[in-house]
Amino acid sequence: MDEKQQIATAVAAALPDLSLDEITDKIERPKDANNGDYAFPTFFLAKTLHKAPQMIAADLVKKIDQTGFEKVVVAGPYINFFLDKAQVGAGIIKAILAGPEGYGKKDLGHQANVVIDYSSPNIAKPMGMGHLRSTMIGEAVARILEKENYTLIRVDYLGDWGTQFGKLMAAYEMWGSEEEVKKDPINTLLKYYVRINTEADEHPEYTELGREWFAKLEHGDKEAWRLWHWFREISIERFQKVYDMLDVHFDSFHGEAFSAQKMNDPIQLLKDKHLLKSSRGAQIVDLDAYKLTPPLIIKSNGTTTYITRDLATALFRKRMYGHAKSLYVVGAEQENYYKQLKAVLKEMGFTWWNQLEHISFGLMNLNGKKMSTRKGNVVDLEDVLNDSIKLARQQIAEKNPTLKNADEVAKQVGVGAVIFHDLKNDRRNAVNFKLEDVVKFEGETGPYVQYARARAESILRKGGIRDFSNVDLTKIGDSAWDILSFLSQYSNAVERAAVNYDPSVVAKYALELSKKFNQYYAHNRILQDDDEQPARLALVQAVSHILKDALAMLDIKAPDEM
RNA sequence: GCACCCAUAGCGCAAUUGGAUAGAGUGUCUGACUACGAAUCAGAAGGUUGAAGGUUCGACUCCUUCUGGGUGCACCA
Repeated sequence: MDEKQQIATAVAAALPDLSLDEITDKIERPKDANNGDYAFPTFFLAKTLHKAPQMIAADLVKKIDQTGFEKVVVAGPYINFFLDKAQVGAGIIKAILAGPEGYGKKDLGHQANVVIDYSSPNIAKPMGMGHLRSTMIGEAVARILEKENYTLIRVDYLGDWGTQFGKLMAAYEMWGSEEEVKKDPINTLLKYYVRINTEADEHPEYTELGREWFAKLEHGDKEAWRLWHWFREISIERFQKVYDMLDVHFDSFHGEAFSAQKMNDPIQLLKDKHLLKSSRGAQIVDLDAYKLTPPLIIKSNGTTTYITRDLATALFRKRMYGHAKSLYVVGAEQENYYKQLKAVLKEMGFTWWNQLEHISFGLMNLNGKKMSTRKGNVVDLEDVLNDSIKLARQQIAEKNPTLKNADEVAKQVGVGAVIFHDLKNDRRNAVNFKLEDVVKFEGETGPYVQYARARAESILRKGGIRDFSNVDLTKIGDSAWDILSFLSQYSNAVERAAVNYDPSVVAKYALELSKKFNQYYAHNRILQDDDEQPARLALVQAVSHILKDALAMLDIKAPDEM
């Protein structure tokens, strides 16, 4: 039985006026272990019982059946419960060893389909550090939801449509050459793009030219289409390289261009429902009722905007996947936009409008300024990953020169450090990019977690036992309780991460567990040849399982040696 | 101008969503490798939780106002 339920039942027997749920709701975990494993505060009873909380607690504790607990004590207005460490601890280890993958799972999803839209880079531009956020938050959320038994459909909604490509084409037509592009595709295209944006300040006609080229694309102009295909292809090739490094894989690369072919549906529907209004030559939807500014559906020159395509995308995804949720992992600067999108869908009469959720995250800044591809101040993601891998390789050469697959491990550690750094804090926080922080391997980092697990694996190799089914796990000893108690909270952490779409909860959990394990390791001789050794090794095995599982949810590898 | 978000140790962040003495990391200083991996551990110092009110038995957390910062506000996505 769940320990919290055990306590709730014990309290309920002494408080017949309250329901089990009401009591369960009040039970909390004290921050300080000296106050027990669980606590029941009595403040809320003071009014109805007309007694001081301290008195209530003192009376109540006498009525509570203490069998099954180490002790139940009064501490002022709280009743503190201390669990039977040997029994409960043994149960936790046993449960983990019986099924490491299943441990921590609450099955919130029941296999329901969830579409998750993340990464979504624009073609013809390199992936900068900024893209790491959407990519890794999206991938981690996907993995966390999979742990909770949702069925994920990963979509890379490529930015492969819009006036920006008109601009790029205009720039290519003016200054570009095929040979130059072939030599270094992305960077060359970026160069054209930056140039036309820079010069557009002095030559406003360039902007107009870009719009014209986009109009050509929308109307099926042959040259426009040829360029579009070409740019898109060389871009995806390059993205794939980064995705492989990060071990991120999509089910679909349907981008805006794909949706652009399906825009008639939402436009027709908007017309049928009389939701389109003319304004300054354009067609808009009035969202005054939602206190939102009106989104522009059709521009004055007849072309569409991103929201028109997003509406088509939303309709397509609902029809195609029958999703229970449709998640968009996009930066906080588009919060207002997603409110508009949902509001328009609601106006259109779709009851599932609320299945769309914007998983917003804070921007990544560079030296306090916003990263901008147009202005050319971006940090290339691939460069950062390679830097980090190189540093990890150096560390291995210093600390573990005989390591067999050193290059592979360096990759796992280097990339792991970058990913962990991106995920460890609340996703809503803005982050200022600092290379020395990103590639740090000490303290609250990915390598810290990986290292803790590598040490655990090292001990397990030396310990020689891998089958713990006949081990008396109750002989674990009280010094392990801090870890065990924390292991029992794994499912709560996973649930919180899933409900809030927040990978940092898992990252924090992995850090905390690593810390507790490192402390245990420093103060207990695990391989001491005594009766308790097998139980200690079982604990180490359990910790190793959970660390690996948590890292996997964050899309970080767990090398056995490093 | 309007809307949304943020403000916690020198720095970057936590605080189980309203509970007990606000915690780790990093940086600074100090100690620990001839017993399981020092990418580690242990210790010291570091706080009026931006300000002022309010709600509550109880506020970093909720409400109001103010200050400082960020983002968004129609033909970019």
